Amino acid sequence: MKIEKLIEEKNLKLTSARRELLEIFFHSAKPLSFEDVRSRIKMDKATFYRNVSKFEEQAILGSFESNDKKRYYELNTLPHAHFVCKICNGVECIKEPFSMSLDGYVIEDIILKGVCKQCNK
Amino acid sequence: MKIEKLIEEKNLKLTSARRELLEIFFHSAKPLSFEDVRSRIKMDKATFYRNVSKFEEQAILGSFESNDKKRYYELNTLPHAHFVCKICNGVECIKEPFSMSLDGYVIEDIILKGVCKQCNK
DNA sequence: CTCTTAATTGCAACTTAGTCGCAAAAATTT
DNA sequence: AAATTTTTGCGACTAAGTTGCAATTAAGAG
Repeated sequence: MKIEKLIEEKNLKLTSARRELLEIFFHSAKPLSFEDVRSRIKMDKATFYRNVSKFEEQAILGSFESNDKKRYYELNTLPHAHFVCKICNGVECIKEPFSMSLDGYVIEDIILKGVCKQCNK
Repeated sequence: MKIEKLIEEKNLKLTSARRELLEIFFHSAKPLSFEDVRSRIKMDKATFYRNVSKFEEQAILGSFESNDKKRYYELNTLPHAHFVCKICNGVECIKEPFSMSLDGYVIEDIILKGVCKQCNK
């Protein structure tokens, strides 16, 4: 299965915490915070944060800080922008690819802030 | 002077804390966190946060959360993007105007994350 | 399969940005 | 100048995230 292979490739040990975490990220369409994960499975926050940091070091996950003082994590797939709603604090992935460049800078992520579709009605 | 006029217009009371705060924001080229302001003047954090919130309500200031868990504030001028460096955590304003739109969404701010000019050398 | 070793987990204590209640101080109204 | 209202500053508090440490678990060697 892909989780086992991924962990193997990165020379990490496969623990149940890691399997559960990756399982969740593989099945989520949005970036998730600790709270989001916590609402799905029981996991100590130290375990969560230590594992997601390790996954980030290994480029399995990426993350960004949202508007609500929480950090959101997701699988490192193709580069794409994120939208953060200032009303509901919801976080979404924007599928349409972005192109933006700036001399001398490396742009790795784009976060758009404003009002999402739902809250705009 | 413009600070007095601005405060007047927004029906706020002009206190020395507010004058000092606005003075700093008027002379800064970058968004500032409480720590940044604190390094320039002595001010209680409750006073800082209560005033910047009030200024935000009155659309005098705008703010965003950076990568370092700190919130950065700046005068509400023309819409422009911000760049946040993941190496030095520096925050900069991008002068070039952006144009990006997304059906059904209101985009109010754009934050680019990556590596800044300095750290890229 | 069992032993050994090294990594991981879970808990509690801690850190840090930001918030809140309240009494003292400063502004504005009368 | 007195009365009323708002703001300030302090300390206590909150919530996300980090760290130290003892107990547990994974994985390789025999």
